[in-house]
Amino acid sequence: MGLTPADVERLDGIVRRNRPLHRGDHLFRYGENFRSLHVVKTGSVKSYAPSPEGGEQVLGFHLPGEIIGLDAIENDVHACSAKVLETSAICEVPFAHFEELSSSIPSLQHQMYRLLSKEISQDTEMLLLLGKKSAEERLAAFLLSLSRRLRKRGLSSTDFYLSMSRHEIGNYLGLAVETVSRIFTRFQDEGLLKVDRKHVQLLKLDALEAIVAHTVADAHRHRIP
Amino acid sequence: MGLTPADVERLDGIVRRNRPLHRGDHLFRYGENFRSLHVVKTGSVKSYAPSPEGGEQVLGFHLPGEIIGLDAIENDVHACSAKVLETSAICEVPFAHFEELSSSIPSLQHQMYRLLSKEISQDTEMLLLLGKKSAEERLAAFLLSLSRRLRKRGLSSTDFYLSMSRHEIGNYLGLAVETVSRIFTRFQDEGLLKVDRKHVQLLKLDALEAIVAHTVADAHRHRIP
DNA sequence: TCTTTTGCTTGATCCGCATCAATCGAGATT
DNA sequence: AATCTCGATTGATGCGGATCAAGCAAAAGA
Repeated sequence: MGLTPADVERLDGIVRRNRPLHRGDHLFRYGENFRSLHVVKTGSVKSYAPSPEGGEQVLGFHLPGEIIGLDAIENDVHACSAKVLETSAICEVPFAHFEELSSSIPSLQHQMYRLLSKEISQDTEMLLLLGKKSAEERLAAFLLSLSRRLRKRGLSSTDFYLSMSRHEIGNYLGLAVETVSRIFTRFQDEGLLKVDRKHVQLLKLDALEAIVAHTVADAHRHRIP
Repeated sequence: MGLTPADVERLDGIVRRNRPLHRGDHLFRYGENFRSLHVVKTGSVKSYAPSPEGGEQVLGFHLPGEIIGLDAIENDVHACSAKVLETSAICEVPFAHFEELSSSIPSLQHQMYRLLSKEISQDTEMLLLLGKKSAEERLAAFLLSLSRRLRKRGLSSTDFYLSMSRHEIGNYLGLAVETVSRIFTRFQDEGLLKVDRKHVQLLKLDALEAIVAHTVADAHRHRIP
């Protein structure tokens, strides 16, 4: 990514490789001081914001290669909690060290700006999803998002296990558990995918893409008289 | 913000102050190359992503002091368009220059990281809004957001003009125009605010806050038997 | 001044999804 | 193997907000 081998080595020098975490372990909790960014090496992580009354809002799922904690830089305090969904290897990047390093390596700074910008773009896309899309469109988009992110990491993009529960998916997508379940079966009945418990096989990626692309404008489109 | 007067001067040196823009003028359009960040000095701007079929998704409204274009850093291409809603003064910060500068001024880099992080936090908050909140909660949150942002700039937080149409508000909040209109009248009937065309007066900020705070957990709360 | 246009409001109806309720099935516990 | 527990599924019902359809008032144009 435009870094010299020497730069990579310096970056590598500040990364802390902790022992693997297990299902339910927390990387950090809401309100704790922010010290490090976390990078998923293997496994998966869920981030969520506890609401005062005990409920929680799932903010995202993090797969290998993805970074957690970018929203905490602002106040040096975590605005959400993060817990691992399955046995996972997570690296830690002390942010103060990273900041020093990025000052002296312009291309590292550039990559960090891009990374933060990308996070913003993705959130924006998600806004679109939640603001205007139907339940079917949301679930299709969710599955395709997982698919793409797994593919980027060299994992199967059509055959994978969901490490999160239906409840968590529903919470994330702003849908009731029952709706998530119903749509899984509907998609299966239509031959778009196969699902058995947490195991999912996407059969017709293009059909799922078509469902997502079905914008509001489509729905409003009238036949010319 | 931790910058020395000399630093501020250097930053000031790269800022371009263009002549004022008028309602409907574009800062940039979807697909154009990204060169500069834009800062609203006075007036207001709407950013939106055109959907292929001609519809559009409003992504945000930008008030004085706010920065536009952070999502374009990633690919050097604008992922959305931005047009001014009323006569506005907009400054331009060439990003390449800014990046150089932030390399040599650590506290500027730090501020930039914080700024990007803040944008992420805000988007996250918005996700929560669109994912789980009712129409009333959305409009209340929208009005309070405007209120807070205006106050931060020393403008009236309870008496202001909406530079965007009901249609644009609805699009932004994922609501139909009719719903936006109905809720404005409902809020007025309940004495929470006064609204006349684009002129809004917030009368009971605390009551509006209470509406927003009404989380899912509240709605689900059961009496102990 | 009288139209035309555009944005907003109000009313009536409909539909998607939440909610409520029950059942089922896979692991875990004994 | 029997029971327990918890997540997932399926069905029935109801509500919030979208959609359809007028009406209205303020700018804009003639």
